[in-house]
Amino acid sequence: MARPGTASQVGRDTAEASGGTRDALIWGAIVALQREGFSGASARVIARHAGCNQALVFYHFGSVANLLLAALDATSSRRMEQYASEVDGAADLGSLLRVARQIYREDLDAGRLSVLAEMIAGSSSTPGLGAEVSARVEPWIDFTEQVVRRTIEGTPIALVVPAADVAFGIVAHDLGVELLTHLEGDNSRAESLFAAAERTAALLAGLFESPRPEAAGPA
Amino acid sequence: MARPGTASQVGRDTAEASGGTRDALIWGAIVALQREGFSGASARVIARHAGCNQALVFYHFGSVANLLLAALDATSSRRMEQYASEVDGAADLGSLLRVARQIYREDLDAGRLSVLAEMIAGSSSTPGLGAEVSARVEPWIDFTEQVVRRTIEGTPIALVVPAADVAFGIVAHDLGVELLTHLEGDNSRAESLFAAAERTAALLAGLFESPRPEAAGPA
DNA sequence: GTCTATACTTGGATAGAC
DNA sequence: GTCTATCCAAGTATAGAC
Repeated sequence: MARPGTASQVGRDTAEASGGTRDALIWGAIVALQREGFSGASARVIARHAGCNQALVFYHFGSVANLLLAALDATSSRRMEQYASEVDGAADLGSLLRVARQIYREDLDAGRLSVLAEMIAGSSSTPGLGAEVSARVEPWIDFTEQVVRRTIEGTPIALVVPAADVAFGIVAHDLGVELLTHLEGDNSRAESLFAAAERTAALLAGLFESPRPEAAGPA
Repeated sequence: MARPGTASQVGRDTAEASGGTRDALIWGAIVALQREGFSGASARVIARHAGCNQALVFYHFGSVANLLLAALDATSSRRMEQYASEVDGAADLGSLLRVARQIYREDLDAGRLSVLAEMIAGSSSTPGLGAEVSARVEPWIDFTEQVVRRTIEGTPIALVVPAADVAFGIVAHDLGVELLTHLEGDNSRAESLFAAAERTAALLAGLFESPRPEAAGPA
């Protein structure tokens, strides 16, 4: 799990000697969201994870909500471009799903999914936070829509299935999977689900053959 | 939206004269979860919605968490049997999706999805609550699995797609849709999604023809 | 920039009058 | 069973020393 803005350094719970308190607080907010959930991510808890004082949350970010949004931004920024390049290598549905599974594993390990899910779920309670979180989720839905559109274009699927709906459904699905697996403490269901999706994709690839030369192969 | 255990009576925020304080508290908890979210559903807020005193939460339920679980139970109980009978009338994938859309609308109106989503999301913060909520979600996944299994059995789909994975995916999907629509305050995406699913089902029904006489028709 | 100390608010939970 | 009153813990946020 890479520390936002600095080099990766696991097992470190104190503020950097280099004075990167701001980064340490963002890091602490991410850990707090993962381990204690949204309503457990208080200024005191975050500061303890960051190894600094509670008052610095307000000095650097003005409010806890702002810090949490900064944490959400930190997990998202530069991530979408990374996705774009990884996804570019996947021409058909089968290889796209293999990339998706790999991305899912990486994001799960890095706790990015936890952060996003907790922020979405917690937005109900803090007034005004919902709109901010929504604005940060929207680009992901749009990005997914572009990937979907590029993947199904030229196939009969594109004639019946609107890419916008599929994209919204995929993001909703991943969000729900994260919440349910966290709830049950069992990652195997998500893995099983990906495996089933890849098998199904292989079947579909045989039926809706794309005009592209490459055919989808099973995992 | 039917009041649990009593006759429906909208716009009523005071406790029943009949002494149904316990029911009023459960009702208040449901409203609080919908309107203020998990972390906003405090004993004081719930009691205000129920029109009674805050101390009665602890007299009747021992703790706020217990009351919230009771509220979750109230929205679930007798609901699955109702589902079962409604779903029984749907033989193929197309009509099943129409039933699913109808059920989704009813549950959305009644706030059942909000309650479930908030409880799942909020379980991260309160220790021990996760297991209780998980135990209450499990039956829904099992129920969905049975419906899926019954729908796809005898078709080629059953050979590649495990019903357990599909069921988990459907529940996760619905959960995510609820959270995202609540976040964006826009119900149209879910409706659009259902419409797209029904069109796709019609397409699939033409390809994987079931041994049953009835064919799926578009909505 | 970072700390201590503190004011203020809200929430969970209990005791005891009625 | 229901209320008032209260204790205690935890949270946000600010003031001011260093």
